[in-house]
Amino acid sequence: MSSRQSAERRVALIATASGQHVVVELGEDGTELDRRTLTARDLPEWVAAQEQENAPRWIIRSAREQYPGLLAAGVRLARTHDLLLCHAILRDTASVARPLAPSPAWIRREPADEAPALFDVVEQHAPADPVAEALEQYRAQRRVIQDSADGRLTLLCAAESAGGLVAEEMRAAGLPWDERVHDSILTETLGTRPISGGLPSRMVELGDRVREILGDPSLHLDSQPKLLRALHRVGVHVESTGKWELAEHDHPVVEPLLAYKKLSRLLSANGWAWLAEWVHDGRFRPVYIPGGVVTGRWASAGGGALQLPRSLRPAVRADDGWKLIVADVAQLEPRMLAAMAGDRAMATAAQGSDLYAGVVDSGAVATREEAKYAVLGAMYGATTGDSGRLVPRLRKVYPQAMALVDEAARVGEDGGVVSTWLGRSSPPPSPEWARMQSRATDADADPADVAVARRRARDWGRFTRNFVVQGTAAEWSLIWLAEIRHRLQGFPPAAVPAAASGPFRSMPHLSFFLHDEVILHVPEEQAEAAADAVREAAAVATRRLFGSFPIDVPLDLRIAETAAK
DNA sequence: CATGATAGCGCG
DNA sequence: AAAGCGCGCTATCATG
Repeated sequence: MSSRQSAERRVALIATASGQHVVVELGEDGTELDRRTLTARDLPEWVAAQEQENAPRWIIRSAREQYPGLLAAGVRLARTHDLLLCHAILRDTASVARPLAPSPAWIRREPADEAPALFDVVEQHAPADPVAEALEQYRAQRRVIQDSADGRLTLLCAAESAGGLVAEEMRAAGLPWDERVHDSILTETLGTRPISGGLPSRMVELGDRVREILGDPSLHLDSQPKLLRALHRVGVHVESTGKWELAEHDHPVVEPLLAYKKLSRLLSANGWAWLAEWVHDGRFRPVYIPGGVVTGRWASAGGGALQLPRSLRPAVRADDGWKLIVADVAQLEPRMLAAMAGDRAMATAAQGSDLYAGVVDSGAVATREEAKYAVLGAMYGATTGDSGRLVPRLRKVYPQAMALVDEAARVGEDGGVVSTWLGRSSPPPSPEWARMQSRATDADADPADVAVARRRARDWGRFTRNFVVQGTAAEWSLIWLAEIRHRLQGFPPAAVPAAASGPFRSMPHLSFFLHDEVILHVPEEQAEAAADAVREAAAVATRRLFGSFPIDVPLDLRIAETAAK
């Protein structure tokens, strides 16, 4: 995993104070070599010139705050060290003896609602000397990174910082979205759009049918308590109105009610109101929040970017003269587990595009469905049901992989901290959790309290069990993204009709990211080359994490007009 | 009228 | 076919 540490790259810090930008050039050892002050107007041009000349690694407070302005001015950064993102990693990491001292000034403000203004000064925290404070924080982070002898934190911080850049670039570029296709999907599914207020026609019909069967013409179907009572009145004795429980009942109301709920969900989550609010100039522009999930996965804010229903994917459509490259990894997490554990038997099962088929071939289980439930159960900590029943069979065939997740669960149950492959660590359990556990060990503890404490301990163990796998998968994806971006930056501008909008009107670019899937928007003539870049990037991500360990991470990749399967 | 908790469902 | 991980968002409803 160590391999590529870039040779003798310059490092320069950009700090912002009262509308002015101070750029400090640093030596290899972090000492100051040079300093200059630039106005907001001059900064982009100067930065662009530096990128041309020697492309330093820019130390910035945060891509989220500083990059949109540069992008708007047409300037891209090749490499950064993002102090806010790395602070979160280095503060919590258990992979060095002395992690970074936490500092309130370097904790990202969570609410993502307001887009950062162009070169806005962060008012919330106004240090006396922002330059000195940033330098001090950078040096502190550097010391922690260097304490990790094997280079894992170096790689993680570089990848996380690159993710910060990708997130802003994807927001600026947007996901190409065909409003007419979206509208026609809505009309076909929901029925004709209401002229003013009210529900679309199919929902009205379904709602009327449900109310008729339930014998209550004025029933408000969106009220869970009222719907529950109405169901009970006609003999459907469910405890909830969830679709799984409803589906178990054989009653004429079930079919139209489930259909109504499905449509209702589409209308409220991604209906015409969503379209009007979130899609402009043919682009959907969500806010991505790198590292927004404890495991290192990205979160998003606004528009529900990570929950776009599959039914709307046909609306994701390349501009004229452009193509989409849609690529994802099948079963990324169990592949990561096999490699982390060095489990050769599981790696053998992971050869090729279907890991579950490989598990069946190993003889552990009989069918692909069983393999799927067993593997998911192993990573999530299932103990009951069909999934829980199958897990012990995996323990026989893949003892190393299972030992890794079982140990992560044990550590969590004991209140300990676990880490991903590159050293992102799980949060410690809450003080309440710890108090509950210690009370449960008292000699005169109430048996009921002991039982609750045991359950909470197992809950936390399932979290830490999954943390190591989900978090390492997030690291693979982050390196994949960074490597894709790196390769695309080397592409020449293409002679195509300019893309409809965004700062990358003649350049192939990343357009969407969802845990283990990417969508690129690329000039048609560059589609094959960009697809190769995506494949190479995946191979590099695997090698950088696991060296020569033989683990397949195959991509399902296609070049297409739309993102629909 | 605003805020917070809960149910439910979409995604991986 | 199942119920075990991580999220964001909407609507409803109780509470301040």
